[in-house]
Amino acid sequence: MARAASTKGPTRIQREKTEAILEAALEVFATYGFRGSTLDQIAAQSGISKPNILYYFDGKETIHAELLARLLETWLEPLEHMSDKGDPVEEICAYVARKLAMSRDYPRQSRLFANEVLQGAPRILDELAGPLKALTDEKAALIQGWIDAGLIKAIDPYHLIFSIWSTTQHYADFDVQVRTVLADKADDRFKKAAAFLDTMYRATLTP
Amino acid sequence: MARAASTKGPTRIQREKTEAILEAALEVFATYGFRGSTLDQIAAQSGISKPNILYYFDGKETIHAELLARLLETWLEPLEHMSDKGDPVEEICAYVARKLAMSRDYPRQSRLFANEVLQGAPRILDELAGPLKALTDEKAALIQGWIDAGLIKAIDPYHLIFSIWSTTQHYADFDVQVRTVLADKADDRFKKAAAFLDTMYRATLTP
DNA sequence: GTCTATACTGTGATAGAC
DNA sequence: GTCTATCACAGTATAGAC
Repeated sequence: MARAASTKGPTRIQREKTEAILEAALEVFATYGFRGSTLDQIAAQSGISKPNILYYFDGKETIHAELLARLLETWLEPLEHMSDKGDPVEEICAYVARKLAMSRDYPRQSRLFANEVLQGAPRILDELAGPLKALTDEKAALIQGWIDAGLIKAIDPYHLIFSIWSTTQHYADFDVQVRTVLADKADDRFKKAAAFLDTMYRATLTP
Repeated sequence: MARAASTKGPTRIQREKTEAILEAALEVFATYGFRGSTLDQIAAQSGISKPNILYYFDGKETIHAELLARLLETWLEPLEHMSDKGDPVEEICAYVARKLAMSRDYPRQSRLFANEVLQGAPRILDELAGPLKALTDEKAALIQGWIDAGLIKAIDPYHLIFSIWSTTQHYADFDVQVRTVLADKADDRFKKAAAFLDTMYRATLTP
């Protein structure tokens, strides 16, 4: 099989085709979810024939799994960067800004994740219960420490994190709605959102 | 056709079957989205045979449309209730509480809506551009009036509304994730969420 | 009026021949 | 690598039983 690399590693063609397939699959899966997506769509989107896609990947499920695996690598990164080194309010606001930037720059990844969780997370539940929960617990404890030290106001750390996830991802997942409601004022929505969220979280956190 | 009611209106059986189909369809569509759902699933979920379902509804699309129409009736109601009669901060916090209660009591409706918007809102875009935008514009103007009168802090009314939508709906749409992360602490998540959101929006709005 | 049986048609995923 | 066959299943239509 093609993906079982020889000692020389994957060829240029293998890499290019694999990436093209994953790129197209991200587009399709992010829009229609796993069950609503078809290999035909991925074939049309990528310009690679359906049998040829199956030459590189074992099947629809495998492509989806590969996308989710890559997603989670980068998905947790912004939260991981929140550290106990700097000022608490600045650390949290910087996290908000990074997360919002991800919604702006990688909206398809956000929708892929949203589709998966919305549909019950059948193919990603282990990742939520493992790495995601562990990281959230760790950062919630960090926030609780700041509260105990009187550095930020006393709020529930978990629900603070949930609110950051929801408010920032909203601009990717519900982009159609946001743009429709804002209409002609939609162009600078990410700039306006950044300003609003910064204001809100500073007001919420500053003691 | 069955749904063209006679002068006596729909029979008891017609009403019961129609409701049973819609109830099952809500469950299925909310979980898998439109394209990911099948009539077979709705048939299995409702215990009504596929041909019998098609006796009551013209097709898959018609069932979905009926659900969306019913959804939008109740979906905008909490925001409509926000009025200029009471104290601004209380009005907005009451809206947040009502919206969160809807996520708790009608999570499937929230997911149905989320699936539709996430996938580009192809069957609901007119409703977003029409009634939803009109209502949002109206309430944003109301909030702006409060700001101009110095009754609440100066924030962007639209992005305030977006944040309320996202934070409250998060508890329905991402329920699996919320419960997984909270694990054994998940039972009182709506109570804790209500307290957190009330705190956050009071801090954000109170001048 | 209500419901079932059955069949038709298109499409999707996959396997194997070339 | 491509092309074609296969097999399952989805959505729909119709005939007719109750």
